[in-house]
Amino acid sequence: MAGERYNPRTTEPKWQTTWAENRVFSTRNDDDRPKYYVLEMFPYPSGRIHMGHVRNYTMGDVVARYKRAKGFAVLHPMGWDAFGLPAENAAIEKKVHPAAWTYENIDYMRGQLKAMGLSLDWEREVATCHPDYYRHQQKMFVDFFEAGLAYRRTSKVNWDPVDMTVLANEQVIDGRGWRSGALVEQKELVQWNFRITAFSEDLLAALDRLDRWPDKVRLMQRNWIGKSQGLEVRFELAAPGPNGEKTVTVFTTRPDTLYGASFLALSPDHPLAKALGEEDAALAAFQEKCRRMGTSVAVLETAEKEGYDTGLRVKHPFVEGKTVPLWVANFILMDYGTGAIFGCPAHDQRDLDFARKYGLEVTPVVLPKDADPATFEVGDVAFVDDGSIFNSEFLDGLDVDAAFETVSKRLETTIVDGAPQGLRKINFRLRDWLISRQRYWGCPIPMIHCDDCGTVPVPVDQLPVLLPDDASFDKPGNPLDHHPTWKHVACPKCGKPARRETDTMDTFVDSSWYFARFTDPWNTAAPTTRAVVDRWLPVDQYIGGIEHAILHLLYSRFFTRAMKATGHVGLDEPFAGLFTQGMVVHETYKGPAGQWVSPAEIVVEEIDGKRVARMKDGSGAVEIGSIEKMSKSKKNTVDPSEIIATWGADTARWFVLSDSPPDRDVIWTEAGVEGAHRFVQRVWRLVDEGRELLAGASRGERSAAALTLAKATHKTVAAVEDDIEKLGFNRAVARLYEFANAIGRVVATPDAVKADATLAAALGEALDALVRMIGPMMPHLAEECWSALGRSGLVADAAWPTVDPALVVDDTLTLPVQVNGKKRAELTIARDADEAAVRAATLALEAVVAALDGKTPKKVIVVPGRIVNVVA
RNA sequence: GCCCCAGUGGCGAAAUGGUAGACGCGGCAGACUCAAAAUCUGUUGCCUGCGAGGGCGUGCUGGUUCGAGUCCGGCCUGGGGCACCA
Repeated sequence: MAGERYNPRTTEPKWQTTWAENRVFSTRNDDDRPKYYVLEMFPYPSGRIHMGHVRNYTMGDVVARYKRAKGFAVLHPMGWDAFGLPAENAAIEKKVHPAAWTYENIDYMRGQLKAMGLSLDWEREVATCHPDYYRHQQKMFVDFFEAGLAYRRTSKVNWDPVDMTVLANEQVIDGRGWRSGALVEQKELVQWNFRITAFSEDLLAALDRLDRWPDKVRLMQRNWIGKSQGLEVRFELAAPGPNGEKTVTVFTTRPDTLYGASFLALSPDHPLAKALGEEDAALAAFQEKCRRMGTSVAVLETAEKEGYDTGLRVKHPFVEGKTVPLWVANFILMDYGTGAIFGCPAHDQRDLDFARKYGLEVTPVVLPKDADPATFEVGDVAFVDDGSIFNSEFLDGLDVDAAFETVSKRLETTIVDGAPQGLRKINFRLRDWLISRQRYWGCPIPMIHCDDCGTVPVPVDQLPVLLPDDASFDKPGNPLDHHPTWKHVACPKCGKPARRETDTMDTFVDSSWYFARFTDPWNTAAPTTRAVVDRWLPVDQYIGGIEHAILHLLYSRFFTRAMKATGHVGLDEPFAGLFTQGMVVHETYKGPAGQWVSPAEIVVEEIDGKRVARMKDGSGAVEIGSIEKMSKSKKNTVDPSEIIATWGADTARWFVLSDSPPDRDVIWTEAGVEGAHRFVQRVWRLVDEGRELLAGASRGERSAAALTLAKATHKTVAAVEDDIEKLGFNRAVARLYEFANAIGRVVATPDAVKADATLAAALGEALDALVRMIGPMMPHLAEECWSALGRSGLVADAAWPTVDPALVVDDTLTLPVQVNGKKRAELTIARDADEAAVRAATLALEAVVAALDGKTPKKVIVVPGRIVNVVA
């Protein structure tokens, strides 16, 4: 058998079958070893897995298999985030039913994942589009409704007036519907929301305790929740508004700059703005224009700042007789604060841009340190930092914080129109979670609207509310709404004819509790089984894309709290450890007709040193676009099945682990896959050749060569262990390359091994450790090697190698020696040498003497075990 | 526009404030071979020098420090998120 190449095509399916037949990765809920829950973000069943999945699931699998080897009861499940827009698009474009399309995709992708050799417990698989899953979600919706955590309110949507449908933000391109090309309008609908803001303070405070989350994610969430302390200020209108309004309330975090106020601005949706619009055709036209921008904040805030002067004026709270104009402006959001602001152009960039455009006054009131009040001016850059207040009468000389206090106190005690003019307020940027979607392929919201009884939950014994199979997708609008019979039901309270809610839930709801469902997916009576879910949760290591840093993770944190409030779990935080992998990015390509085309459809050539692309089918030139995250919509994806078919899963796994640091983006390129495969073959060869040399092995006083190899083994195990614990897979891979090189040097001298029984023993130990260490990364190869070494059982069940601490430290170490911060020499000295000895040895070095050139060193800095720096 | 992150050889990258470039890919040279593939060995940041060596170098710029890729300020470029893509 010796000398044969390792053949993944036959070996990988063999071990996958062995694992499955022996249910090696089936996790028992009554396993009483310490638990470890590893979870990767489950995929949307788009049709095929992509390299991002390969990267994500390989990382999770390394952790899962490593923790198994460390003796934990590991839970490592997989499922499908199966509701969503693409299925409905497929229904419209390809005339396939969303369910058929989705389940077909799931079957195909399950096969792809199985070919990767992941240590997943497939017995726990769930699909969120299956009634066995969503019935429990409906139950929880009802529980949330009854707990006051779900409610209806009016919100705006992107409305396509031609397709008569609500558009997602990504379906609005340059203000037009992606299919119809019609100008998108804002439309107000009464929709369901989850009261995430009930937990604003707690979601913020608890971030401090998530110490195994990346700082950047916690910071992003902190900013998203956006707690700010400010003041609501009621400005008096100089003359009453159309409905007798006497004041306008603004929220500000900078009351200290009130003397710099040069205008007030209302959101186009502000009640006063709406009232004014009814009497002023020009204002109404302006508001209409704002409504055509769609609902996306990114679009609103990047749009040219525009405003409309209502002609009304408001009184300055402190300056007797001074009034400022009241504008309506397109960049004021109705959802934040009170939907109205006062503009202080000198100290806010947006206000400044607006003021410059419309020629409004710019009065600086905060003076930068060291600036001269007589000459300080604000040009095109607002001054937003701390300073001392000036131009502000009773506030002059105060710093920003003190002025905030002084203004607040004064306005709190000033009575305007029967109420205090100022009110301190803690404001959150976080808004309630709008979950209503006017779509078919989602979890039906289990509510019934009755003319007499109002909005009534579907009784629990009537759940699930199933989606009708016979929906039609060729008509505009929501298929559930225009289905001939589905929505007509009897009111559960009074029995009279009533209507089902036809909205379905945001798919983020589906993914906000799947981690809990995995703990006992067999429970048909309830979403969770408390004893089980409370044992497994929180997820010890959650791994997924950074693109989910805010929404998915924040929604899941909310949902867990809401589940706790309704008795479904016993904890607040679902994910104790979080790792956000970088994305797999790829060039994008646009075909001759301007359409996105996939890398598989094109050929890239180098002509005169320039990369040029064209369509494979000869239909024309292809424009090479920017490198972007792989996405279905941009078609810049690569099919991993091809890689696996050619090189094997272990090669693909090894490649995605070794290529880049896991939290950084990786640009997919096929270069390097061959290198990974060479290492697969190299490991096999080392084991294959090495095992022939182990016959005479015996332990005892190690020869020098044996000691060198043994030290390499134990140092490598210690380092790889440390790297995997920190998810530094690329470093672990580098260590294993070095280790393989060390083993290779020994295997290359078979006569020396045969003549040295302790070296043979060290070689045996090294090969054993190598196989155990590659087990989590290249599990099929590891099993084959394990078997070739004559070991019984599976390496998947074997323990992680133990480290002998005595073999990890060396007796001597080599310190770099710097003179004035520049490296001039090296000093090799006993590990336990004290500082005086190191200093003496350093100053005796020839290179140091030469560099000092007779001068006496000012000081010698000795950092134990690290460096010596001689300062001359 | 706002929030967050990243930038190091030809390429992917490594480096608790302590020898910048470990490890891999690619390249070059050599060994083995009739030859090729595979494999193995050596070499490979830039400039300079016959050489020992010396100088420069982590996007740009300024600072803190005995010492900065790492910390701080200001920029540039690229990426992620912005609430209906998932």
